[in-house]
Amino acid sequence: MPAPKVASSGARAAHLGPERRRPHVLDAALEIAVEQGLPAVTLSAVAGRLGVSRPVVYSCFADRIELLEALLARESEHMLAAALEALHSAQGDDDPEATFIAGYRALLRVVADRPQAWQLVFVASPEPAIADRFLRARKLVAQSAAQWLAPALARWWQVQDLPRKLPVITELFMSSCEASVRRLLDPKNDWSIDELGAFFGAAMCRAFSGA
Amino acid sequence: MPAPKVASSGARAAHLGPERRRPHVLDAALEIAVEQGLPAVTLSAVAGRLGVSRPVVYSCFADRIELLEALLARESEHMLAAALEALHSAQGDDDPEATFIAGYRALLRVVADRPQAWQLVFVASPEPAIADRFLRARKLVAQSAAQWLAPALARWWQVQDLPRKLPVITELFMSSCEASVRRLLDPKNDWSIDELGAFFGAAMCRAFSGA
DNA sequence: GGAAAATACTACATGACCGTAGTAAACTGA
DNA sequence: TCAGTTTACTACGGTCATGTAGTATTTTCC
Repeated sequence: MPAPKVASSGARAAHLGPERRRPHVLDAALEIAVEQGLPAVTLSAVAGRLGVSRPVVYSCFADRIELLEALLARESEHMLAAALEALHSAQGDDDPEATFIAGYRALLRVVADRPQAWQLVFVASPEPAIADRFLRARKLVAQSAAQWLAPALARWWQVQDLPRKLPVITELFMSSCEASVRRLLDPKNDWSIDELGAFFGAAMCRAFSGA
Repeated sequence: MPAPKVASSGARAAHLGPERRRPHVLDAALEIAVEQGLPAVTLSAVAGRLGVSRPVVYSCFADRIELLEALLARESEHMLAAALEALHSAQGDDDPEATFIAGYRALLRVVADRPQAWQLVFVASPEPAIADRFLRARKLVAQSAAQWLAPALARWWQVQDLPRKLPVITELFMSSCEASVRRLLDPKNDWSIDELGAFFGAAMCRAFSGA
């Protein structure tokens, strides 16, 4: 797919039609969101970046809210699938620490592959109109994490009163994931993915081992 | 100070003058920011909530950016002072776990006292114009945390290569604090401050003990 | 009580974004 | 080649927030 380059000079944009244009619109919206924040994702800005007039964008999405929802849906689905696969790849081992380390490493590799999506979803939403969508996306990730954590906690450390503790533990786990992601994406970071994964995996394994 | 109630009905607002009005403006701005997000903090909205016309707000702050900067400055200063005092109160003990637990409990008490300020600063900023101010505020808190962590890590656990690890450890620590705060402010939370403090203190103490 | 100063209000001009016509260009198939 | 369809562009009106003048009111101080 030879990136239908923007007709930045006078000429008309290619005749793609809504169906084929939609993914490009979402790409442009994501770029803007990451570079300048969600409020900057206006239809004008998206159209401008695509080298297209606003009505073209309107033919793809009814309004700004629909565009943002579609963007969030696409990115969070991709994220969730990748993260689940990452967690999955870390299963089946009987050494808790090794499993945790493998999990964090897999997570960080996924993030490194598509950092923009993570920046989008891990940033709390400013837009009231879609704030609940963001929270829902985050909740979905947390649920998958909880489903992965629960058996581990019960099996390795015989954690008591799991139903009550699980939400708190999950919150802490999610936060540690965010910390590792923030660290990885920090321009000043000089740790490799493997180093970061080893550090966070070992630390959180210890943290959970006495819960 | 008998809360100069808004003249919500026809009458004119009290003659306070810019100096005395400013704090009320910031209060209103904070409420709006917490309830509806930062983008909703427009001068119109603030003026409306105060029962005052927009030029009055302009007499207090030159423009919207100045208002937001002042708000962030006020809240983050208050936060930092309270958090430092909380950390301070947890010092002097020789038992690491007890110290960590006391620290988290003190933090959570501070948060419970003034939850709005925390919601403001712990939410990543959408506004590019003041995004760096938010990051700076967060950095300041992180620096104080690091200064508190460094001696603890060296003294209790003889952590090696501290200069390189400290940023990563601080990130993880900050995230765990955020997790505890989120948990405390979650409407579905049914843990007391002491319970949450004990859980997070013990867990993170274990996490750091092998760093 | 009355003039001067401080303060707040109404009204206006500007600019950004939104969403929707109506028009021009490009592709399609006979 | 030439209609018919699909697609994109230009242009408009509406709404909301900004920032600034000019005017009216309240307070202060003599």
